[in-house]
This record gives sequence, C-alpha cells and structure tokens, in this order.
Amino acid sequence: MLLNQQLRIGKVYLMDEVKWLSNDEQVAWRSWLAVNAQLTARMNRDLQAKNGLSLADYDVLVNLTDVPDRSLRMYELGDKLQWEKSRLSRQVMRMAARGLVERRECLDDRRGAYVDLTPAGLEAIEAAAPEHVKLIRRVMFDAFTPEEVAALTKLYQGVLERLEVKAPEVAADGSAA
Amino acid sequence: MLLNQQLRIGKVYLMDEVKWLSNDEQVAWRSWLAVNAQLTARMNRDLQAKNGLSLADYDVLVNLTDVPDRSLRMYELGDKLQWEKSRLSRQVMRMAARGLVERRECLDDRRGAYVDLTPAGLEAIEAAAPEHVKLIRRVMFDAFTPEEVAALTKLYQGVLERLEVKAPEVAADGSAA
DNA sequence: GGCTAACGGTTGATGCAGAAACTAGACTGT
DNA sequence: ACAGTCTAGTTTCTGCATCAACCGTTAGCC
Repeated sequence: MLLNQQLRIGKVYLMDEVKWLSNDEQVAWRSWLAVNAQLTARMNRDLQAKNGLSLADYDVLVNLTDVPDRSLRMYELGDKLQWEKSRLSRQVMRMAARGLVERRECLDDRRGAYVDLTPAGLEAIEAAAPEHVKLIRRVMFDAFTPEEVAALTKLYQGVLERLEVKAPEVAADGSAA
Repeated sequence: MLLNQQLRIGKVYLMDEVKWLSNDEQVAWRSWLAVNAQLTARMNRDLQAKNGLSLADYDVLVNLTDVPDRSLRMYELGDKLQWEKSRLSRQVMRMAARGLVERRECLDDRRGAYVDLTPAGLEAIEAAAPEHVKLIRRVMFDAFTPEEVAALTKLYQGVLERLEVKAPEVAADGSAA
C-alpha cells in the first residue's frame, strides 16, 4: 500500500525527493496486493476445507512429486521452497507425524536427512490437485490469452531478478528442474 | 504450485477430466507464486528493520492516512483491509499500545469503536513510506511501461472479480475512496 | 412492547512463521 | 592430527493469524 499524495505536501525529503506512484500505478499496486492476499487466503481455505491440507503442505507435496524418486534432502527442498530452514524443519516434522512424508537419515552425510513422499502423501495430493488447479484456471488462466500469460511471465521474472531471488525452475516437460 | 503432469497418467477422474496447466502457464504460475512470497517477505523485512513496522502496521496506517479525518470505524477499516475481524481487533490493540493509533468509542452506536491515527502514527508512516515506495518502484514500476501497468491492472481486476472480492477503491486524486 | 435476527467487536485456543542460538558433522589448510 | 570454519538441521522464544464461541447492542417485524 502507498501513502496518499497529500502527505508529501509541506514535506521535503532533502536527500532525494521521493518519486511517488502515479494514479495508474497505485491502482495496479493495490490490485496486486489484493489479488495476492485474497487468492492466497482462498487457496488455503479451499485446500483446508476440502482436503485437510494447508497451502504449505501442498507446496511440500508438489515439490516432492516433481522429483523423479520423490525424495529430497532437506536443504534441496528448502532451496526450492525458499523457506526459512526452521519453518521447513517444523513443517516436515508435522507432515511426518501425519504420515504424508517420511524422514530418512542420510548415510553419506550424517548431519543430513532425506524427506520421502509416502503413498499417503501421494494420495493426498492426487486428491487435492484437481480442485486446486480448477480454481487457478477459473480465476486466472482460463481468462488469459497466451500473449497475456507470456507478458505476465516476463514481468514477474523481471521482478524476481530485481529482487535478486532466483526464479523457480520448470523444465520443458513441466516438471521442476 | 501444481502437480507434475505425470501424475495424471493412469488416473482417470470420472466426474470431469482435469485440465492441467500448460507449460507456459506453469511457468507463469510458479513465477507468480514466487513474486508473491518473496516480495511480501522483503517488504516485511525492510519495514521491520528500518522502521520497526510490520507490513500489517503499515497497511493500517496507510488506510488511516488515506481518509480525510484520519479516523475510521473498525468495520470500515476491516472492510478496506479485507481482514478477519479478530485480526483487526488484535492488530489495533497492539498498535494502540504502541501509540500509533488511538481507540475512541462511538457515541451513536454503543457497540462500535473508532480508530484514530495519532501524530506518532503519522510520523511513523511518513518515515517509512519513502523507502517503501522506492523498493516498489525499483522492483516493479520503474521497469514497467504504462501499457504494461494498464494490462496488469486489467488482469488483476479480472481475477478479483472472479474471486468475487471487491476491488480496492482508489479515487482520481490517488486517495482511497 | 417483545421476540428474533443480525451486527460490531472481543476473547480464548491453537497452530504457524521468523530470528537467533545451538548441536553436530564435514571440510580446509597446515 | 587438529584448529577454525562452514554446512545441515533442530530448538527456543516470541508474535501473529485463524477459527469458533461469545457478549452487548441495534434493527426488523408482527
């Protein structure tokens, strides 16, 4: 969110005058914030209500199904999700307690641990995915032209570069790299 | 996030076959998710480190400065922010304890309460806004053409409509309606 | 008037996210 | 071999978000 332009009146920032957002930019920005918050909340609620999964659960499961042997080192998973490691640690612990994943110790590096997708975890995401995708299609992609999708991607990836965050990798076959 | 296409193999959804995302759509979607998460986290960290404000604090302050008399009923504020009312209640309580806002009881409706921006609150947001806007300009708007901004806005507002959430209102002078 | 429903807001319980401190194993150079 | 440093992962603490239940008030309605 941004400040009302009025705030600037009577106020001078000596170092470098602030370049506020134009009206159109403010509208875009507020819309972005709203979509961001509302869509995330909606996905969370739907997943929770229909499948007993949080969005975080879902993200972990997706990243595990993405990978050939459905098993990842903690640090690899953390890298893909871009999460705090403490968050991942707890998330995996909770999911393991529910039987969605399994922890397995790493033989060649005794500090390390693997996270394996369990059959129950696979079942859970297979049950959740169709509705989830349907929501995303309905609110976004079914209403976008291919050109719009391409434009969006370009803009988003630019933002990620400027944030100095690496873009999520997706291989040509649709699986994560 | 989405499922790997492979999951569909050998699996038939009887009710209505799932229409998964195309490759391009997946890339767009993952980018969207990444921007969403990373930019939000970044804004939060920056605000916290430089100004001791959370993004939630900032959002409340913006909505109060936006309005002529810098005071809103709780339910109006909640409507603008689209927050759970319990969240707003606690947020305002915390901010009042820090002196950023002030609660004032409502005379014509004894259930109600006003939230007033305090001078300290105004000072806080005036201090925080320039850096915040600078970040947003840097990662987004300075790199976008006016046409791209317009296109984004159109797409976002479409999403909001399909989510059946009302779009945030911004008046012609840049202030919230 | 009196009954009911809806509204505005708070509270309690629970679970999750982030920062920092911590443990233990692995790597490096000498 | 061993001191210093780095990496993988966990834990602790604290604050925030959500859900549901709740309370007092107002409004609708006959």
